[in-house]
Amino acid sequence: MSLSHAILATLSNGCCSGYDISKQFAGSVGFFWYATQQQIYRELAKLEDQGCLSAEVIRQENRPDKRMLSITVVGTAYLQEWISQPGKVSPMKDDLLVKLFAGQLVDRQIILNELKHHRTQHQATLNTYREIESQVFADPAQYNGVGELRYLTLLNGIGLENAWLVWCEQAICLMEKDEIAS
Amino acid sequence: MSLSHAILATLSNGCCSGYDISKQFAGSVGFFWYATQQQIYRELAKLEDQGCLSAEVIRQENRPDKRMLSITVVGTAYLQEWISQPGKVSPMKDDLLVKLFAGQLVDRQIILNELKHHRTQHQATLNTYREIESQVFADPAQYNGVGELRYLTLLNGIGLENAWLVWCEQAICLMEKDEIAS
DNA sequence: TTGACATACTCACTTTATTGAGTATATAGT
DNA sequence: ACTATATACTCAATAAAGTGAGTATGTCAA
Repeated sequence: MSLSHAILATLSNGCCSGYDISKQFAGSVGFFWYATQQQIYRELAKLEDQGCLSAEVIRQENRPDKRMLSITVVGTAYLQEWISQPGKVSPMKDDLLVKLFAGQLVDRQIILNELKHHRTQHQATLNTYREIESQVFADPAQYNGVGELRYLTLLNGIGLENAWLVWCEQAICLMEKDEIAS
Repeated sequence: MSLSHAILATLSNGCCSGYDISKQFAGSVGFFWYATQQQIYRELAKLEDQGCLSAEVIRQENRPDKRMLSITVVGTAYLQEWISQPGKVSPMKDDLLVKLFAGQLVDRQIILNELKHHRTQHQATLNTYREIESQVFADPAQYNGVGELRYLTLLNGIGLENAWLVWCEQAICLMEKDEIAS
């Protein structure tokens, strides 16, 4: 499974607390690998057992103490191993399409509303991505090395969200046309 | 969860055996909701317990007997209920992007090969979709009602696979350019 | 007659994921 | 004083998914 890899991947950026990781899962890695806080802490415990990461308690005065986590040599090797193995395209699982598949069972208006709702969500995500693009990756000279790969993940997000958006428009258009026709 | 919904959705097309459903999961619904045979049979048992579907044993002479499954009123209501509830955009989980995220840990060539591998896979899937499009949805007059919604799911697949393909090209191009430059 | 497929379904084990709390400390606003 | 929010982490129960193998029947072709 890949939650462990996603966690180690964020840790390979630099050490941080479990809490920080869960924050990052709501921001960067989270865009392509969703996980809850509980899942992350559980996985962190496992990874620590396996020696993939080490922890050091940091005393803080103005807030709760934290455990600073850092990836170990074992952890890095484990990650590298995984990255180097050829992988398959991740299987897709999408509720909305299942709904459409059996959409004839409900009123067309319900499907239409659902499509519009999704359009709004994809538009919002796309906007977020575009904002990150203009703020973080504005200067092409800046993102060499690590940044370039990060930029590619962003471009992927932009491309896919855009495809979703285009499709939503298309679908809404088709559904509305029929609504009037009937 | 949605495996139960995906199963009921395929059954809403007409009754068939568990085996048939698992075949469909490798062909149509499977494009947007992957599941193994074992998962399907387990879920079918659960759905039967809940009264969402009923079974009738069909004796066959030239092959093993089968249990013909059909969706019940309860099952249909359950499906309709689920479809009618507004849902969130399905969270994404993609290995490749996690790999890119920590891609600086391995040789660039490994990433490049992985990207090329994915390009091939997405190209193949896109070809499959295009073929279905030309064979099943060739005539616009034919797919009214149910077929129209089905066509939308296909269009979604085509749009997304295309976006993936475009992105793969872009990514490969960028990685190769840097390869030469360094 | 052996071996590869296709149909049809089952069992058992393990890993992951989800849900919903609960604990504790500190900051900042009303 | 009360409330909300942010940091930081833990526990426990259940649901769902993934894994790998196994059973049984019959077709067809080399």
